[in-house]
Amino acid sequence: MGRKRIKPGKVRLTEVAALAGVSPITVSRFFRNPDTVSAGRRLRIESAAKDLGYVPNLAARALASQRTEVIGVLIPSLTNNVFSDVLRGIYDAFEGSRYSIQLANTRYSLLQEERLLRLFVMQKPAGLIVTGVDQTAEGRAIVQAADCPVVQIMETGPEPIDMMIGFSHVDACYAAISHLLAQGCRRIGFLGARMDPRVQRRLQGYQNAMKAAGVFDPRLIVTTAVPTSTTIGGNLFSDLMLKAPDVDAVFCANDDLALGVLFECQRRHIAVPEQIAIVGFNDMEFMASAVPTLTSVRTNRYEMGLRAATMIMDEVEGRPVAERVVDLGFEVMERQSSTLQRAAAVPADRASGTKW
Amino acid sequence: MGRKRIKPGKVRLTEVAALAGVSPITVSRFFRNPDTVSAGRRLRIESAAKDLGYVPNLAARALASQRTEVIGVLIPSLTNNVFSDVLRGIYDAFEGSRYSIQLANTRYSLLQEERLLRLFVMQKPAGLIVTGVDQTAEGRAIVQAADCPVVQIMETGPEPIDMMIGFSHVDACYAAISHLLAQGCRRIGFLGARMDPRVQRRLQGYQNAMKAAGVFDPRLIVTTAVPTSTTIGGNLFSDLMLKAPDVDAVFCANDDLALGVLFECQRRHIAVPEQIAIVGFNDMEFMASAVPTLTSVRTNRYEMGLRAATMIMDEVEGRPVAERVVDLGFEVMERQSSTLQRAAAVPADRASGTKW
DNA sequence: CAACCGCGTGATAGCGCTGTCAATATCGCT
DNA sequence: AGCGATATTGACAGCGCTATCACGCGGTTG
Repeated sequence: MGRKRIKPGKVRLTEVAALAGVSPITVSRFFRNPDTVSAGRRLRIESAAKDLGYVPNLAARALASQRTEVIGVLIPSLTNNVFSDVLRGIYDAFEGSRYSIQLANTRYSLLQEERLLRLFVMQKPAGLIVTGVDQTAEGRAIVQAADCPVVQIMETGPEPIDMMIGFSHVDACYAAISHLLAQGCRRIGFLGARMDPRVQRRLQGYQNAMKAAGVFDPRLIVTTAVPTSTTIGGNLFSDLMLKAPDVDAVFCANDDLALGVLFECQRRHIAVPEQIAIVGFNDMEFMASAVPTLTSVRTNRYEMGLRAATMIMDEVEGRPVAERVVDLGFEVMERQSSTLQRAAAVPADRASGTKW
Repeated sequence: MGRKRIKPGKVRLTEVAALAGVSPITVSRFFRNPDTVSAGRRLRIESAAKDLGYVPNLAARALASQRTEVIGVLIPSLTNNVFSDVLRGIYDAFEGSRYSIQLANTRYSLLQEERLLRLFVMQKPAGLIVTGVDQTAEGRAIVQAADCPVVQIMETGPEPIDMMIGFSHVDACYAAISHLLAQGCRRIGFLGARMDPRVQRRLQGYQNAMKAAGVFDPRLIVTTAVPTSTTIGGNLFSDLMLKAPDVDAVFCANDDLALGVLFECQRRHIAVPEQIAIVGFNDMEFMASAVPTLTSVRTNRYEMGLRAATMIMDEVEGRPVAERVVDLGFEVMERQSSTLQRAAAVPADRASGTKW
């Protein structure tokens, strides 16, 4: 026959109900929505629960109600601090709500992502936040099966799974390169690490801008599959100097690389921006305090996380979400590292700090 | 009476069992431990599950088995990239295992920590990883009630809740200051931000070392409750220069501050290390590539996360954990920013890169 | 004054899975 | 062949909670 009898010390809804002199279902209602219970019983239940040290069993709740209050979040890297800002936004938004977050790390692998999505779906999450737009067909199918609100973050693109919030990496990089061109730079190098889909799209933006200006040269592109770091930034710059000693500017696909380039320039006694201009991407906090201050493309990562989370909650709780695809834009933060005295050969139609 | 009849499309263990021609419990066994099922049935079940698109229901599993495979992780900040290394270790260790991680953010608030612990306990986690040793009595009680392995990380201290892995922040800072003293520095400033418990202990180590050398001066200490950042590093250094213009070295409670100090020195044309030596804490990646390279105290954060996770798994799976309290030590990475030509007045008994 | 509504409450019947123990099949060995 | 030991399988009874429907009650409506 069945299992061992009930442990004596265990406190269930039933025990609380008995002590409070109400039915278990009323206690259940009290915990989910206190307002639906009359004031008198509310007090009795409250004190009974406290006396017994009652702790709701989430598994039982999830099984009976066929849903959970877990939000699954999938990001490709924990090391890349770009994501920590997004996460902060997400965590801040869910702060104090009844939802809890389950964070998983795809390591930039689509297969890993599939595996994790499958795992999430088993938990019947209330919502899902995934990074990027490059899910496999299988991955999309799994998400669809979850039958819950989904937000894709970090970039915008066609065919959202459900909702989407981000910006165009192609346009953002195009704008950064345009700024350098406007400063009179012509031999603009591109440094990229990891080369994940979003960095690829930045490279695309670079190519578009360089070709449009008629100054594209593949030798100016130096990339590596290795994850980004300050050291790698210095190394890539050294490689670039070998391939194209005449560079007058460097666009770095992210800020760590830019900092590495700055250090390498200091090491080589190359004047920034006089001899070489530097532009980064993401506008990390340190960019504005470096010497010289470093130009970067600001992306609204915190807001992205915050709004993604809000979109999920609105959708779950039945509030209509007006904008299901949000482009947060970006801003080229022009600083000393790319501000040149020399006459701009390209019209400087993109003024300082232009919002796109 | 009860609820609506079963949805027709739903795939449960029972459906898979029927199609495979076995009993539900056998299917259950197959999913938890395929080896306990004979090869013939294994194949039949596998194909049946695939045909039906069966997805196990984790809530039901958790309810029936009275446990989950969720590991709760509590960290105080998502922005402070000290934790991203620890997290990477944790995620790497659980990678491919059956456990999944639930990460929560206490924001350096003990009350918040309590709330989150309470939330975790409702899920009956398989294990818990918490940051620091300063839980409230209430918090400790909640954790104890969870009745699962617990590892405290980031520092060592007396009275572990269960297991513990970290290092002594007092000793680590003491060693860093000793290094500066050995270089002949006497007016050593202390810069600290956020001032969480671990930074407080670093300050303690600083005071111990300075007093032991007879050179303690409270005017050399500049701190703020604001979270750490490069900009704050510059600001704190400026404050320090006002309070004590004769400083010959700065110890920064973390590396962001140190970078900010370096930039501020560049701005003020103060030679590092000739006029002022700089030492940071944590040994972030960029410290070794700065110009000059920056001395820091390396802490083994990745290993800490990895081993904390391993300890949890060992404990859960019944493998005895030999070392329940692990001191990972630290290493003073002596670099250009604190290496002085001038004669050392204090015996340099702590050679370069000494492991403690 | 009957019909109707909405609120607060309760009884019932599962949600989908697994722990426990029993039953059966298989095997090695004397 | 006979025996116990071992592997494999199954029956049963919940795990603790909530969806659903039913009911009683006071007040509103035509």
